[in-house]
Amino acid sequence: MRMSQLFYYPQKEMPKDVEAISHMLMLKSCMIERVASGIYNFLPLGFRVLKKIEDIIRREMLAIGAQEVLLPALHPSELWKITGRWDEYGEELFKLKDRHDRMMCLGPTHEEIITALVKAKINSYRQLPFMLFQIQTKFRDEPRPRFGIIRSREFIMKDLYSFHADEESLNEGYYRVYQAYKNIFDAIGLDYKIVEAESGPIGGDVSHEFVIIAESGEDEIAYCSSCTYSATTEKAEYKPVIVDDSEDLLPIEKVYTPGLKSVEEVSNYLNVPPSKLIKTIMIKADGRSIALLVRGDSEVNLKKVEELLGIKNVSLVEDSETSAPLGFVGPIGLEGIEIIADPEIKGVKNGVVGANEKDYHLKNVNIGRDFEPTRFLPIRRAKKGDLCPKCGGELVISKGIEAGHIFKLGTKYSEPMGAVFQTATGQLKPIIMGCYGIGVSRLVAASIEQNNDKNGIIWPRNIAPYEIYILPTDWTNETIRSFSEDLYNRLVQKGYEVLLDDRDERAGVKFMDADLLGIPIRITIGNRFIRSGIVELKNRRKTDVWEVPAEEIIDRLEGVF
RNA sequence: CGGGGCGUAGCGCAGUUGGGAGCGCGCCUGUUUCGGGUACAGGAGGUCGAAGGUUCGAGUCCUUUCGCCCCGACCA
Repeated sequence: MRMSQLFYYPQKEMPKDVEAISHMLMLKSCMIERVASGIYNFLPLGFRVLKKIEDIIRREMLAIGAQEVLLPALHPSELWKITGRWDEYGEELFKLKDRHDRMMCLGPTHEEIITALVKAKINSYRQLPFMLFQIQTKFRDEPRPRFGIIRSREFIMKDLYSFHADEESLNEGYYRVYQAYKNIFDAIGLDYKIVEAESGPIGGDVSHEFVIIAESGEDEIAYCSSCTYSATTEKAEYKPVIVDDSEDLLPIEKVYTPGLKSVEEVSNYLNVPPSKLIKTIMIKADGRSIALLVRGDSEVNLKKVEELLGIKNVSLVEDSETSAPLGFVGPIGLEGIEIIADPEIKGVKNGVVGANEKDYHLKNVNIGRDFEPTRFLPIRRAKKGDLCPKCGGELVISKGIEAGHIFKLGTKYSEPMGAVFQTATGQLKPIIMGCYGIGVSRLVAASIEQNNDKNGIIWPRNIAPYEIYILPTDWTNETIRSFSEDLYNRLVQKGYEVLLDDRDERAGVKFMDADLLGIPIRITIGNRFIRSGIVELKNRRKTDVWEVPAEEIIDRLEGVF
């Protein structure tokens, strides 16, 4: 491709509200353009990257025996009503009417459509198992689109669905996809973690997220610095560490703390470290109230509470429903209420708690002497420096972008939709399903998040829009120009993807653009070539420059990638 | 959904007490420069988000509305 022909209009100035590096670089380098909130045009450079990522994904999907299909983006409401998700999915579902006033929606995911398809065609265990996938546009009316194409309302997703006669087959299929996903993320060259995750609105039992480590991520994950343990912070476990303050127990004291509710406020006012405060959080679950106690420097993890207590629909208690105003609730004098405490509070001596009275806290409170929790359970959110539950190593907390998510759905969709098959013994059973997604467009941005410097993008070769950037410093010079043209033709002939900067621009402009675009290899043809037939070879990722006799360039190329 | 902010040229922005629509980038023309976003000169380009109102007069004040962005939406 010749730069003079490329649809490429780099921008110097960026809106100040562009936050993610990837978003900024994609706009700057003319890869995408915003159409409306959370809606983007993919321009030639961005689209080439997208296609390369698609190709990698497609190759791996085909390799595990999945077959590619294309399902509609426009769905009739009926299917969504059968599974109940017409209402459950909520405002994120784009709903519309056709000319006959029939309700439709734009597909945010395709379980309903694919299950209906499978129901129509599959009757026997002999037809199982199999896998179908598609790469297609999804629509989700996100409450807050953000970070360019990282969280947009219309995006490209690869979704794969697997269909099985029994659990064993599902497990086998799940494992195969898991491996294929590893291949994909490796091929794209990403730093990622695989974590056990919540299954969310898609549902099902087991699920793993493929999370790309990046500052602009919206997920928080915890992983061990010495073993392979990793999980979302909601799921992450930790070894509680009981640090005994080993102080003499002091008599309890009521202190006036007007309007001071937060740990920070109380801790500053009383000049006591947050770790000496015991937070009391009131929750409701299945109609009963429960008090949760954690150290002031920790946060309660409600998902953990649900899991450990085996209850659902846990919610925080509203101000009006408690005996004491929120912010002043404490464990002492809570009659008839179950108290669940994190084991780490056992070590707190002479702690501070709410007094169950507006504007008062209690000092020098001691567990065992002044109150006794009903049970001790590790109910707080994992945090930096926690000990790994598997090996005792230190946990690291990182932000990340969810780029892949795989689920064992079981019969969540096949059962309500009646997608059944006949077993060898003649029984009818719902088909067991798995579903597996990758945010394809999101991966473009995620890769940039991990591969950039102050001058621009640094593409891994596998997904770079072009592999080689030929930079003639002076296009009006006949010697430089004819050599560049010739080199360009030879490289293209050999199958390389090449950008030839044939613009009549100053060298500086071309160097800036070459760096911004992040093409892996740059070949500079300038004064050195005119004087002594030397051209420069440079890898975008490295600072070294190889000076190579012009006739050797092609042979030397592969060594520089 | 709650809170805050912003809509003025393709992009980024300024516009004071109500009276002339401006600056930078980009774009066009010319000269100049030529290995890290050259310099200079000239030029094209805007129903000031929209509707209504106040006023002799509105980018500016009032009302309504649309769009966009940020923060929060579990930790007392």
